[in-house]
Amino acid sequence: MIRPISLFNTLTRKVEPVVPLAPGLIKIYTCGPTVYNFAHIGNLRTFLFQDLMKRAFQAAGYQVRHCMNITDVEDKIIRDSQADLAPDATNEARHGAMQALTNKYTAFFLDDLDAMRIQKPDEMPRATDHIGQMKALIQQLIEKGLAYASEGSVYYRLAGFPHYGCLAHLDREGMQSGASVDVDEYEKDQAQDFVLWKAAKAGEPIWNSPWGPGRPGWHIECSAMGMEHLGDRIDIHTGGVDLIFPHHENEIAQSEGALGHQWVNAWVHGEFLMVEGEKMSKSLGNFYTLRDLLEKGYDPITFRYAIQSNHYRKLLNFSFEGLKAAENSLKRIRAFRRRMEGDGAAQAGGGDTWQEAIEPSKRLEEARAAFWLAMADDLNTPEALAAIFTLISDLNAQDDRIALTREERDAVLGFLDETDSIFSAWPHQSPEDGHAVAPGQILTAVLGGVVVHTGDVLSKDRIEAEVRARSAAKAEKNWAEADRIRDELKALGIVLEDHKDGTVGWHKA
RNA sequence: GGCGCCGUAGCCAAGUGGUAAGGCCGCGGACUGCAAAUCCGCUAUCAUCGGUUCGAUUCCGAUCGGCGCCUCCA
Repeated sequence: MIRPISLFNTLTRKVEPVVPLAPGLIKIYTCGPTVYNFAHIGNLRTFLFQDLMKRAFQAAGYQVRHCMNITDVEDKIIRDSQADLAPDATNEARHGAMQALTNKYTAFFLDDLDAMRIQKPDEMPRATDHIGQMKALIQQLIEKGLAYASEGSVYYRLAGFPHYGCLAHLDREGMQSGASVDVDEYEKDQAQDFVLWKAAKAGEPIWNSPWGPGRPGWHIECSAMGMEHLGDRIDIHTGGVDLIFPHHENEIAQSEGALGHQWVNAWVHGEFLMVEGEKMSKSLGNFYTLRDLLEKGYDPITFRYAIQSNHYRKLLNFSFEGLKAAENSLKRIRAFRRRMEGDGAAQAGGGDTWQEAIEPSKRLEEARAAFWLAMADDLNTPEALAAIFTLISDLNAQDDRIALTREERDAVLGFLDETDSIFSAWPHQSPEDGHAVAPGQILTAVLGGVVVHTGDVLSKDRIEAEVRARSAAKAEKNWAEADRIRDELKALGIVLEDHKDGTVGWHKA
């Protein structure tokens, strides 16, 4: 079964059904990171949105082919990687220095993706591995009269592409008045013509080309890699809203100029993250990285949830209160999951006010329908999550009165798995893989060897021995000792729950 | 100058032309040795002012306030 999904297409400015070019297969291209520094949480928001979208298609029954490029040659990369080199350094040395920098930050970026459980794209092409394709594409554009060489650089001839502006909905007049176009670049035919190939400058790594030594312009990279890996027509191209103009506009000009037909069906853009009401940017220096959040004791999955519980097209003001709220919301979902994994006898609450009985299986199907209705409507995650929370409230109440059957519990768990395949924040956790480790250990693992906190490793046996000791103390009404043990475990990240039937449950905080 | 977005309870946040989902926090109660979890109950008139309408938070206009793009940027 394949569920239809609609998305807001920047091209048409409407929410419209995504009709795959090939039945059941969605091809997605994503503008990836420029690897010259750690990604900040604003960057991460965009990658989380893309992961959510991709997982939603997968959960809806589609196959997804996802390509995300790594931009590893670009102005800032060159600036940061070449600073320590002698003026007469060889081209090999310059390339080597650039690669050392980009390899380092690519590795950190991949760590971030792992920590947030962002699925690795099927392909992650590097720009420097596609210089040949870029040159070929530029050559094609020159042959079609859409580009021209000038003083060792090559520029796109905007006058030759009347559709320019269709994505950003900018017209020529609008762009001209008030826009700060660099009019000093006299070697261009038109001030707005953008560069495809940049002539070599002193102190920069270079490649040879038919137009002289130089390096590719930023925009051509994505066109070349996207066409190379996903072909002449792709379903969805994503990025942050800031890329709409000029980057994506230029991609359209390049790719469609060369192809002679539409390249991308739907352009889907994620909104920005703000911090304290201000736009976050590297130049303003007000940015947090995932590591900053870890140091403050937050799990990357909490961040994931905080981002994904907001709609991707709404400006989101990041705050630590918000993260805290996300953490607490997740606790509720995870507690419900544990409850459904149990048999129902242990955790019934004390409420005895009888309400109208509900049919769990019927409620479950209502929740599933509501969840998918919301997701299919431009990934309305707040509403989709509301469907889950409503189900949780209803079934908790029901389970307090008449325990759900094993079959009903399993059906609910199936729904939790289904939704978790998208949100990836409330998976089944067995004591062996998640619980028996103090928080510090988890952080250490997440950081890929960079120690932020240290913590004791608690084995499952050790925890259960402590729990038995506490139960013994309780039996003797030695409350002080019982509480001491409970507090001690809590300090190590293990939370105990006394059940009604006398058993004791425990889980990671 | 051009294009566009947003303003819903203490905080976050859906939504609809017919009197407001959900989450967090808080309060009262139940359950509990105490907690934790859970349950029951409580907490908004949707920026302001006009207009259209039998009826608007939802449509239109204006105003105020916040923001984005037009330049490298997720």
